[in-house]
Amino acid sequence: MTSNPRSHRMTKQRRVILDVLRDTDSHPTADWLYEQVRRIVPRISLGTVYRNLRVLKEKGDIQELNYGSTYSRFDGKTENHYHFVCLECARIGDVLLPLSEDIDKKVTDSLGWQVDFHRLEFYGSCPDCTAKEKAQ
Amino acid sequence: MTSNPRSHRMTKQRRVILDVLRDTDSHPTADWLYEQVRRIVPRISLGTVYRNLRVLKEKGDIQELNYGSTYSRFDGKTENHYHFVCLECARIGDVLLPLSEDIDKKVTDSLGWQVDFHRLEFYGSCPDCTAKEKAQ
DNA sequence: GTACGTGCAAATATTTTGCAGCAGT
DNA sequence: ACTGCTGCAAAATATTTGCACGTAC
Repeated sequence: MTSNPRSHRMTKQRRVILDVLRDTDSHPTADWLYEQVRRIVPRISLGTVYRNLRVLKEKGDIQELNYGSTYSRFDGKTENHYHFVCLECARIGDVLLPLSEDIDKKVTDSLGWQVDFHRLEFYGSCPDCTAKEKAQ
Repeated sequence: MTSNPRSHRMTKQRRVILDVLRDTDSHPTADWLYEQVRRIVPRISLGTVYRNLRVLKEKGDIQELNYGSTYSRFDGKTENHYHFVCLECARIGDVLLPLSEDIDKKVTDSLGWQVDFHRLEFYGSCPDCTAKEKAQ
C-alpha cells in the first residue's frame, strides 16, 4: 500500500478552522466559526465548516457540546474538563475542577454499563448576569 | 382580580402528553411523544406537542435533555438525577447515584458563578451494545 | 366572557448531502 | 495520480410561529 486509506488531509480550510477554534475560549457555534474563518478563507462554505468539525471531532482534536440549546457549540480543548452554562445569556465557561475518574468505574461496576468518559455541567447565572439582577 | 394572568390550563392534550411522558423511562423525543399521544388524541398537532413541552418544562414538571445529539429528549422525572448515554445506539438510561450538592457550592465559592444545579452524564456502551461487540 | 390553547400550515433554524471540479500527499 | 476535500445549492431534520377558531376556567 502507498498510503492509509483513512488518512486525513490538512487542508487550508481545516487548519484555519482548528486555529480559530483553539484561539478562542468562547465555545462558539458552527455559524460563528464560519464567519470568523471567512475572513481568512473568504470562499469557504458553511458545509465545509460542518464537515471539518465532524472530522476533527472524530479525530479527537475538538469536542462538540450541546447543553441547553438546540444547536451545537465546539471546544478546541482536547483535555476533558467541565463546563458552566449561564441560563440567562447562554454563555459557556470552563470549570477547572479535577476530574473524578473513579466515578466512571463506580458506574461501570454497579450498573454494567461500560463507561468511556463523563461530562459534568453546572447551570446557573454567570457573574455578569448576577450583577445585572442585583442592579434591578 | 378574577384569575392569575399567568395561569396554566390543564387541557386534554397537555394532560395526555404529561401522562405518556411519565409512563415511560425511555427519555423520548418530541416526535415519539407525538406518535404516542396521537393514539389518544388523534387530531393533536406536532406544534402543540412542542408548545406543551415548553410550558411543562418552564413549570418544572419535566426536564429537557440534549446530550450528544441535535434533537431534544424529554424526561418526566422531576427529581434531579444522572444519565447514561450509549454512544452506539443513542439510548439514554438513568443513573441512580446520590447527587453531590456540595460540588455546586464549591464552584460558586471558587469561581463566582452562581450555580443553581448541575448535570452529570456518562458516555459509553450499554449492555446490549457491549454484548454485540464481544460477539463479533 | 376572557384569554390561553389548539390545529394547520408556513416559516425558521440547524445540519447534512449530491455532485462536479480542486488539491494534498 | 489517487482520493479525500471543496464550493455550491438543494435537501433533510428539528423546532417555532401566525392566525382563526376552540375551550378551560
